[in-house]
Amino acid sequence: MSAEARPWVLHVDLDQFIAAVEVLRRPDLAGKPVIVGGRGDPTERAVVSTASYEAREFGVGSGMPLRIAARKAPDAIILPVDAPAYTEASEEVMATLRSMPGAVVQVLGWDEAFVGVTTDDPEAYARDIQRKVLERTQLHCSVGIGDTLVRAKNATDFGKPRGVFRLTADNWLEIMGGKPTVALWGIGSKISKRLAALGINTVDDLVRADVDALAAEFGPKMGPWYRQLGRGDGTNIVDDTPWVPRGHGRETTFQQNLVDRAEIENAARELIDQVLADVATEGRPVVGVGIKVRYAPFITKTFVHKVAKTFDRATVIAETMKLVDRIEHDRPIRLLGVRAEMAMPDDAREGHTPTRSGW
DNA sequence: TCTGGGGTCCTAGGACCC
DNA sequence: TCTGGGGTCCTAGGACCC
Repeated sequence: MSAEARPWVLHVDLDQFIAAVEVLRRPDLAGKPVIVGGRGDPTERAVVSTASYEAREFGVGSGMPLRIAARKAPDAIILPVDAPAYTEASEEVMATLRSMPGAVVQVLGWDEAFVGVTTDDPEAYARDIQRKVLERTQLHCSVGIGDTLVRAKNATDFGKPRGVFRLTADNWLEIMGGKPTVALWGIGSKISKRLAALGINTVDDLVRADVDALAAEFGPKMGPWYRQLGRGDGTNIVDDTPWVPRGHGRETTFQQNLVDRAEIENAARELIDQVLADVATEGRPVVGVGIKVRYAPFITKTFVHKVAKTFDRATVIAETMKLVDRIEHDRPIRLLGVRAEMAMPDDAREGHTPTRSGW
């Protein structure tokens, strides 16, 4: 039977992307447990960026402290993060996607993108994408097919690795209904716990939830938004408008917590100079600067302090030290960050640039 | 067992104005 | 003497994602 051509959303997600790029450079690592994270030193404070499937068998996963990962997989090869290499590989993948006939490509990160296309056979198109990407980059990917961005994104999980899976209004609840709300893209651990407190545990529960109750708990925008996520509804428009960064920041977790005031000031100075240099390349005016401090032992709470409208080095350093002094005396500092907000071009301010709420 | 670094967006509440 | 109600702008904080 032949279907009508209609618009589809495909979500393309590279399989174990970072580890796969490393294996391409070092074919001897193929089939071995490979972990990429930090500077590749498991004695340092760092987390796993990506683990190969072989390493995952040992229970190693993204976001896990490198130290723990090394203990779980003692024979794993641990490599440092090499961002430029992944950027290069990513650009090759995205160029491949853009070369597909009729494709509109919206990049979500190093290793994933939405592809919008009108076709009568989205599975065949997805297989074409997988073949082309493998041909040009030697990388494998999984593809989720959906009638909305949200459904396509969620579909990919069921296709991994190297597979294709379709989620539409027809099978969404059948497949997703029994899953916990945290499985949804946009609902994390905090929100899922607050939902559970309202008696909402599964996607089915969320779909049936009272929208006013959700609005009362999460606000007029996010409450209804969460229920919409539960249904998998939303836009099916893939937006290839080039991304305009809203800001740029740098942060460092210190290997040893800092207590000494002069050391803290030096660290702040370094971060500020880095951000200054980064932003200079960008060539857009800075309209605000923020500082972030995280205290030891591990205070999840971070203090973000908006300090200035312009990026004046002396002011930012002075404000950083004021912030450091303000909170609690002699508290060791684990993390320091500086972030600059940049002026948006006029057309972006007028809403021609993608936003998350545009889903 | 000890939790990175880079981002974006939303909300509550205070300040200020009329 | 007792002080409304609405609007806008800004900041701090929290949540999410890869």
